[in-house]
Amino acid sequence: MSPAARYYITTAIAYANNRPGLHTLFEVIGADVIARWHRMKGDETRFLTGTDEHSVNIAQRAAELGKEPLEFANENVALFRGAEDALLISPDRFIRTIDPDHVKAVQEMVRRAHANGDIYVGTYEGWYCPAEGFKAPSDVVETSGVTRCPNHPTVTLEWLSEHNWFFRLSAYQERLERHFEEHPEFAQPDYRRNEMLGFIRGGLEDFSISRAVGTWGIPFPIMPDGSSSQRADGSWDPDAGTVYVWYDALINYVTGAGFPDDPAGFAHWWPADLHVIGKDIARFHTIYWPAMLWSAGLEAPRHVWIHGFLLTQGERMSKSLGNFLDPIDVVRALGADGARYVTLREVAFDKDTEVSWDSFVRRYNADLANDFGNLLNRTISMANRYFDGERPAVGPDAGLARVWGEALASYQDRLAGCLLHDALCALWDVVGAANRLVDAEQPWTLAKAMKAGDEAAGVKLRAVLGDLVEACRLISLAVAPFMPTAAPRALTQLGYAYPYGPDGNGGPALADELRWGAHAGEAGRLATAEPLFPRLETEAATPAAG
RNA sequence: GGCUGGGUAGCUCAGUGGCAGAGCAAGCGGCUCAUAAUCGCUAGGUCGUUGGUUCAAAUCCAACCCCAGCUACCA
Repeated sequence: MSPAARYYITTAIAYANNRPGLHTLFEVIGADVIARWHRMKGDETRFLTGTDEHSVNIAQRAAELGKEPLEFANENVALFRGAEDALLISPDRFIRTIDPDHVKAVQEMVRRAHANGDIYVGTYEGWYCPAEGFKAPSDVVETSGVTRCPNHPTVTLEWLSEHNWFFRLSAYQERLERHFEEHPEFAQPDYRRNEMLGFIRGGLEDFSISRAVGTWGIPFPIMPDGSSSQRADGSWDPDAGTVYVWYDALINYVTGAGFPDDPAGFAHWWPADLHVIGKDIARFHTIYWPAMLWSAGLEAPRHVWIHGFLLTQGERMSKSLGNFLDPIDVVRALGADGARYVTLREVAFDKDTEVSWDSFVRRYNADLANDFGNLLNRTISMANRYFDGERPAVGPDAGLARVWGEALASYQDRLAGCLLHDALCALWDVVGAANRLVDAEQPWTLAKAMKAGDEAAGVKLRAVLGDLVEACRLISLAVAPFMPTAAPRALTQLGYAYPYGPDGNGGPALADELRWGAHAGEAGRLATAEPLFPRLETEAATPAAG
């Protein structure tokens, strides 16, 4: 836990074929929180997220719309970036698989695998949809003995075989098994790790990494005879084909660290500390990816965290089912801070969770408007009224301070363990304790006694409100990774300068700021109380139709 | 089919041998600083089913019924 630690965190790159739903951005919000937490702690932090833009599917969809693939991808990427901006996502780089340095990184990874003897030309067989491309067995449907593509039911599928490059995953079975055993923290949560380990033990087959058809992809850099596919004029021989799926998408993580043209940067940032991904791509990240890295002489990432999905009425949220929440709607209703908080408080970060618009509004009102927002508001209002805006200092009673200490320890542990929903739960114990303290001490009663000349009541009142102000300061700061604009607004109302930048960089070490009474000796003036989280009427908060 | 996780209050979920819990929603009361907020109290469950082990089972064992995941090339 050195204060100058570096922390490199990534999300999966999103397939840029449509506008994003909240279920897609869920992991980006979570990773953003973890990144901000590390920035505020003082770690040198790099947060990478972006989009996956190659594939015949994208080219096909673009063609249907009468567009070039790049034009289509640009439009969708703009939708992703717009939604991420609305959610205050703070990537240090937004990577696209069309970025020139990514193309170079992919080709270099292929060359290294080739130099290491890990790729070879083999035969790939499968169903081929003339309108779309190769289809996986799980992506075709068989009706009365005829196999069809669900996207193009009138098109006759062909059984094709083509010569493709294969990656020798089978050569890495023992090493992968050993890696899982020696590093149980590598793939988490445990039940996901066990699934992956079971898969490895069941035997690993090689997988194809190139496609002969399709031009919307990264040129494969090697000809079947092993020579370079780059021609004298710098262009690539189309006969070499394109890089297929995982040898394109996964490599964004090393591109984003500086591979291969920035060796110093890459040495600094790699291996990544954490890949945050969904359960659907766990195998590719925890099995394919380490083997690909080892083949290139690189280290595996330190941790892969596998999260679950958002469900509505038992079904996975998805764009094809049309049962997804639009992140823009959620931000419009709850605000960016509210959308982030509610999403990560309602949805467990380690498993599937049932969600609904009503549950989001209920959670917003209960936790933010009623509990936390009202605590801030009543605290600031009373302190202003009873002490003419002078900020009271913490008192000698350690009651709330002790609650704070326990909650903070729990909060930190759960954040470190990627249990973001439980982390917030720990913090809200302090909100509850502070609200109960108000009722127990009845500051308004003390204020009347003080006005009547009771000096002891005045001292007590100052201490109680000082403790409440301090609890508000600490909770606001600690929750800042989740609610990055509410935190500075709260601190301003409490009469403190907010020392961190918009992305969480630049301030003092958070551990120092989160000590109870860290600013006890400093005078300050409270600002006028203004509700941070206006209460929502359920009817008024319905998302726009469509 | 095999393996894994789950089935507990109206809802979302904790709880791995010792008197069934939390939050939200509901009802009642208190308070008045506050965003019709807050604080307290109450109600609400055959712990999927059936057997078994045990002084004692939500918890351990067996069988069965549901739901979800994994069981290789979709981003």
